[in-house]
Amino acid sequence: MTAELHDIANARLRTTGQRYTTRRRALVEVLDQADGPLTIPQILELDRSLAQSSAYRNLAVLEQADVVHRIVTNDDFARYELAEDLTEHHHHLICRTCGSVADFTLDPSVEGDLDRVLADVADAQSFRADHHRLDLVGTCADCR
Amino acid sequence: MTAELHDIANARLRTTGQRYTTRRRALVEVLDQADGPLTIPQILELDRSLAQSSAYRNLAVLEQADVVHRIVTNDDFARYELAEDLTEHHHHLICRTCGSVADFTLDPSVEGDLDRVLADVADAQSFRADHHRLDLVGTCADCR
DNA sequence: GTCCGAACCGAGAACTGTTCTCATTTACGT
DNA sequence: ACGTAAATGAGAACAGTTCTCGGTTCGGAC
Repeated sequence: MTAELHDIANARLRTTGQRYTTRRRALVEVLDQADGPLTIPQILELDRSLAQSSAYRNLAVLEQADVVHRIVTNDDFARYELAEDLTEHHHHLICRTCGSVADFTLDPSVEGDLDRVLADVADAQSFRADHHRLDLVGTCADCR
Repeated sequence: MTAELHDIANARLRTTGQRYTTRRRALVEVLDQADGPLTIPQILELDRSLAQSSAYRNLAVLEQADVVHRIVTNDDFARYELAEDLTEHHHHLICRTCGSVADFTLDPSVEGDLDRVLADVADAQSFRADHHRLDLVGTCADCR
């Protein structure tokens, strides 16, 4: 399961002429173990062997290879998570107080309905839709 | 209609002990005329009389008074739009190529369904939901 | 195995969107 | 009008992110 993840990451990097190095593997590992997107400070704390500048660079490389996905909230830091096709389609609970971001999923039938409606919207506006993004903004359990 | 908008903006600023000045009114005016959230450079270009530092400050003030809403995408600049209760509930088409953001609305019945499902999710996670945010990410008509 | 070139690495400098400072101006309340 | 508190704008400061560059590591060729 995790081995497969690394195989895919490796393959995707190779196609762009880049290597799946120890540092990059470490990043993927940290993100795989998290239950929500992480900021750079969080990542660096979870794996003290990572250098900040390299983490930024490698996450950019991994993003370009479609292994990780970068999201940006109103928080100070950007956040990184594994690409959706390496995990599963999900959405985010965003806490306005502490900035934390947690994952949640929706019933597949609801997702299906949503996709259909959004496809119509995109069509009507000559917009080529790639994916949708649904966030729930409020206050997390810890901050209530 | 627009007069009412200014009245509301005025009232909301007063309650926080602040004035609805010419500059702040100008910001609201620019945002009201736009058909999507605007970046600071866009705002400054639409009204050359505005100073950058004041625009940032005043938009922050207006945001605190719930007159404008700040959104942040993967683009370099944050974007500002009027608060939803001053316009209407809507979502965003985000172009990954040029970064532009346009508004779109969903059928009320779909919105209702969505709200209901999301309320359940929030409940299950002890999350106090404030509002939801739905973006469609892809390529706009101009960039296709 | 070892050589070579290309990719990678980390520390710190540089960059850039945003916020802060402060001297000046404006505007409200009396 | 007048005094005081808030607002303004130019530029400095700040902070997250990106870039630079000398040194290191990796992978293929022989």
